Amino acid sequence: MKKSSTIPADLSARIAGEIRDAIISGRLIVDERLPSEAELANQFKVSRPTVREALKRLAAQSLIRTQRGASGGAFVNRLRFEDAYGQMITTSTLLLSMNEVSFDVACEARFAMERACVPLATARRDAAHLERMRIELDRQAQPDLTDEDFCSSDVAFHRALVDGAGNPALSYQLAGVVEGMLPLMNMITFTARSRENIQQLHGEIFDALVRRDSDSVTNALSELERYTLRLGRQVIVARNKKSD
Amino acid sequence: MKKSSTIPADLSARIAGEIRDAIISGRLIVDERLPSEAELANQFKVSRPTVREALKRLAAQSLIRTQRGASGGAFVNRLRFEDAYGQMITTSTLLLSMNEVSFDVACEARFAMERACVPLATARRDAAHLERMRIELDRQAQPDLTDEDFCSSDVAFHRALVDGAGNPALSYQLAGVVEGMLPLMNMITFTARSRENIQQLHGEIFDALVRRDSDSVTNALSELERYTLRLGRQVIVARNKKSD
DNA sequence: CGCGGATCATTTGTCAGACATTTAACCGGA
DNA sequence: TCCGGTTAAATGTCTGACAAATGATCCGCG
Repeated sequence: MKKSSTIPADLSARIAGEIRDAIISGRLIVDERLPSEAELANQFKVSRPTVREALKRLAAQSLIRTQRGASGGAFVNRLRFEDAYGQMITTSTLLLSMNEVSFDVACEARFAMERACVPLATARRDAAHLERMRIELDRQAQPDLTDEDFCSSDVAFHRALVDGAGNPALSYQLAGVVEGMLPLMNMITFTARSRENIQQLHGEIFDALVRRDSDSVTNALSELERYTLRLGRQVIVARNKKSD
Repeated sequence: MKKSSTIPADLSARIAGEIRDAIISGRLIVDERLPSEAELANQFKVSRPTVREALKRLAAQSLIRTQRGASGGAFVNRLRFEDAYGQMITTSTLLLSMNEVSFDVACEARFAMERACVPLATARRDAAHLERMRIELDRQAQPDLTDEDFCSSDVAFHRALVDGAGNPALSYQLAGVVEGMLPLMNMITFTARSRENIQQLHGEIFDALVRRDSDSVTNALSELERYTLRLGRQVIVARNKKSD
């Protein structure tokens, strides 16, 4: 546990860092109440606004929650997966949309991780997962579905597949991929894609999952990866042509 | 893109949310300068400290950076993988250490994701990756290595394996697993583990990677998973006995 | 005319104090 | 005993001010 010794010129950043370290190292335990803002200001020899800025930084990371009123204050937050999902998705989306990650790289990462869920999902998927997937298959078959709705159904379908693995840590990790990357990939490919192709592959995945046939699910996913990759490249080529 | 319509009683949280939405939706582009704090305070009809709290929230997520002086201000940050690593690791660590994630679940998730990197790593690993792994293998063979150093070498070894896949998006996702979960798992098992066993499996992984033998790497990883799982359960049983 | 240094304006960082709002706990009366 | 008002503590917000950093500007000198 090294301390962050990197000249943090900012007082509020430094204070936030110290409290964060205390939480991570376990010196502050879950649901423990931090000293009041006034006390913290005294302890750190800074003003209350500075302390507040530090606390807001921690609140933005869901490390603490605050409560008003008597016996209120800042409490160490028990971090839940749901809290972390939002941040995960935001970060993944931004990384993809403004970093120099190519479509190919994102596609490869997404399907590699999705395939990692397959063996567990085939073993553990229950009726509820299959039902969720069936509902989305039906939605995707409706011809008057908007592109946006088709995309969100796509997300829900893959989400169900991932959740079928029955491992919350895996679901958390995949949240960034499925709900961050997948929508962006859809935004790129939706002009060129064939819903029929995608539906058919989704159908294969579903059927194989029903049969608990791990290899077939993996193959269908790989097929979907190849198709998505082809679409992405096609769109990018078209763009380059237009910009000539 | 729905707006967050969930009664965020907090002014600074609401303002941070609005700016965040603007960044994610692309209305604010990378390196664009936000209005000064005073202007933002006017626009949102709040005071400057409130605006500052909102900006600190965004800074905590690396969405903006600030600069002092004339022509300074808050700028939309180009999110880099390195910036996101830290948060990813913090979050993974906390999720594991204070949430109700069992050792088994964490172990399963970690190895599932690590195996997902294997096909790519066997295809793309270069001399530098192998060299990094060889160095760590040598370190791990030193009998006078402290437990802490052995653990950090373990992390570096698996890190090299993951990076061998040559996919930054995958490396980013795995950072949370390898640098967050692995150390915690080591903290649990280090009392019971046999370095010889681990070294041997690491050796198998390395050799198979040299031969570009994907299946053997996967098998060795699965073997390591079984061993780790056994250790974890053993430690937990021992704990329960002691607490009787 | 060119250039270097002093000055200035702008912007974030920090502080002090005040008031508003929320909430739990306390206390007194029916 | 229970109910309701009062009170105190804590966060949320505002005002105003000064410090510090930093780029731009201007002036004087060679």
